[in-house]
Amino acid sequence: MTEGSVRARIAPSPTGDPHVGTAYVALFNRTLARQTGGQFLLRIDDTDRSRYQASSEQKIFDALRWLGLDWDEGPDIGGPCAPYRQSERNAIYQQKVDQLLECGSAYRCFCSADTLAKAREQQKQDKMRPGYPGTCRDLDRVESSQRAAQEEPHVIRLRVPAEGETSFVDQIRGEIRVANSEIDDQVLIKSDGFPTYHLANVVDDIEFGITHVVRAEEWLISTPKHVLIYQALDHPLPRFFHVPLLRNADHSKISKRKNPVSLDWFREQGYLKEAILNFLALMGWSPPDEEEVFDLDRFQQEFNIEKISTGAPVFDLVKLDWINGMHIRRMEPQVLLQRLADEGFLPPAVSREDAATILPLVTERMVRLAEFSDRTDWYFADPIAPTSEQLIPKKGTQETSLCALEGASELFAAISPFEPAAIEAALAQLLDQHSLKKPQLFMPLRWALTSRQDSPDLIEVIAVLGKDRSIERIQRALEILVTAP
RNA sequence: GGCCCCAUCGUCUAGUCAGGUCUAGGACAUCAGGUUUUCAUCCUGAUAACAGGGGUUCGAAUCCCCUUGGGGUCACCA
Repeated sequence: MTEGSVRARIAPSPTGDPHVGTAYVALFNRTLARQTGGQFLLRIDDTDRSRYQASSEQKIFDALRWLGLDWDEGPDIGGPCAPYRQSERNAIYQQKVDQLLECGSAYRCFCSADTLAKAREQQKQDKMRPGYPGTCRDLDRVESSQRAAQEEPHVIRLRVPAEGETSFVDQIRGEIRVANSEIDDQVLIKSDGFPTYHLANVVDDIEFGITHVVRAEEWLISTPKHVLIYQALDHPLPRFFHVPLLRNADHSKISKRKNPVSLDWFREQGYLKEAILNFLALMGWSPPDEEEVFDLDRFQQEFNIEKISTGAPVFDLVKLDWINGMHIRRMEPQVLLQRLADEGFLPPAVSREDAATILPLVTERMVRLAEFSDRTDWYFADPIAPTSEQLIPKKGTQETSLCALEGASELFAAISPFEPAAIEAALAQLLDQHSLKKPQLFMPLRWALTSRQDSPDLIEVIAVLGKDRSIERIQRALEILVTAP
C-alpha cells in the first residue's frame, strides 16, 4: 500500500502559535516518508493575508525542529521545488487556473461577497442548502473576459458537475462518495488574487510530487473538491489518509479555549520532546508489543499508517504527564542535566556541578522539567524558615521534635567525614537512644532542612547539604521551636 | 438542518478487514495493599467497556440494517 518512495508534506498556516495538531500530523507524515526512504516537505500555507502573522512562520520552524521533526525541503532550506511558500507561487496558480478557465472547469464569478452572504442567509431561512446560487456559472465567456480585462473585481470558481458523484478512497476509512449536487462551486482564486487552500494545495501537491496526503479529518469532506481539481488538471490522485482530529474532553475539536495547544506552552512547562511525540503517537496508534513508552526510532520501525484508528482521541494531559515522567527517569543523568540546561530550567546562578549533584535526588519525583527549580531550591539557597507547627509532626510533640533536632545537631557535629553511612548510623542511634518513632525524627529534620513536606530521601538531603549547612538549619529550626508558644 | 465521518473500561487503545481461541487484553487515572523517613519511584491486587434494537449464522465486539449518540463540514479561513 505504501511501497515505493513516499513524498509527504505538511502545510501549516502562519496564523499564530505553532499548534500541537501540526506536530501530530507532521509526526505521521515524516515517519511515513522516512520509512520508505522518501522525503518530508514543509510548505507554508500563507494564502490568507488577513490572518497572516509574520512571526508565526519562524515559530513553527523552531517548534518542529525542537521536536526533531525536521524536513527535507522547505522555505528555509530550499529544495528542487522551491519556492515552498505559497505566497511566492502565485504565478503557478495563475497559470493553472488559466488552464482550468480554458477548458471550462472553472469560471469567473463577479458576485460580491456581500451579495452572496445575503443569498446564503435567505437560503437558510428557506431551509435550503446554503451554497453558491450559480449566478455567474453560465456567463458568456467573451463577456466574462472583457469584464475581467476591465479589472472588475471577481473570483474564480470551480465548475462542479451538476450530476453524478465524486468518490475517492481514504486509506484509513475506505471509499468516500459524495453527490456532486452536495459540492459547492468552490472559490479557487480570491478577489485579492491569492488562491484558496483548495486550489493551492492541489496545485502544489502535484508540483511537489506528493504521493501521500496525510492530514486531519476536518479535510475529509472537502477532498471531493480536490479530487475534481485533480481530474480537471488531468493528474492522478495521491493516496489520502485522514487522521482523526484531536479532541477536547467534551469531544469537540481541540481548541485553545479548552486545551493547551501551543507547542511553545508544552516546552515552557518542561515537557520533553520525546514525551510529546510519544504521546501524540499514541493518539490513534498503538504499538504491537504493548510497550507504550518509546522513542522516535522505534516508532519509525513499528508505525503503520494504515493501522491508525478511526475514533477521535481525547487529548488528555494526564497520560502525557506519566509519559513525561517515564522519559525523564529513563534518560541518562548527563543527558537529562544537559536538557535541563538547554531548556532553561536551571536557575541562572547555579553551577553545572551543583545541578549534577542535586539532580539524582529529584529525578524520580519530577513530572515536568519546570519542577526542577521548585523541588531543589532548598539546596541552592536557604529556604523560608519552617513554622513551629510544621516542625512538630502529627505523631510527635514539641518535646520529641526538640529532642530530635538537638540530638541530630550534636551527633552531626561529631561526624567526620560527613558521609551517608555515618549519617544513617547517627540517625539510627538517635532513634534508639531517645525511643523516637521514625516520623518523630525524620519529619522535623525534613522541615528544618528543606522547609517542605515532601523532599528527597533525608539522608541524601543531609549529605548533599553538608555538615555546616545542615547544622545551621537545624539550629534555626530549634530557635523557632523554643520560642513557640 | 443537509451531507460526510465515527462509536470497546472515566481516558488512550488491542481485538473488527479474513465471525469461534474474548468468561473482551494492555496502559493511564482511580481505589486497596506492599516496600518506606515524607513525597515519589517500584511491586501486587481491585473497580471499570463491546451505545440500543433488529437481522445473517451452529456461533457476532467482529458482517448487514435501523435507531441513538458524538464529531466534522457547509467562507473570497485554513
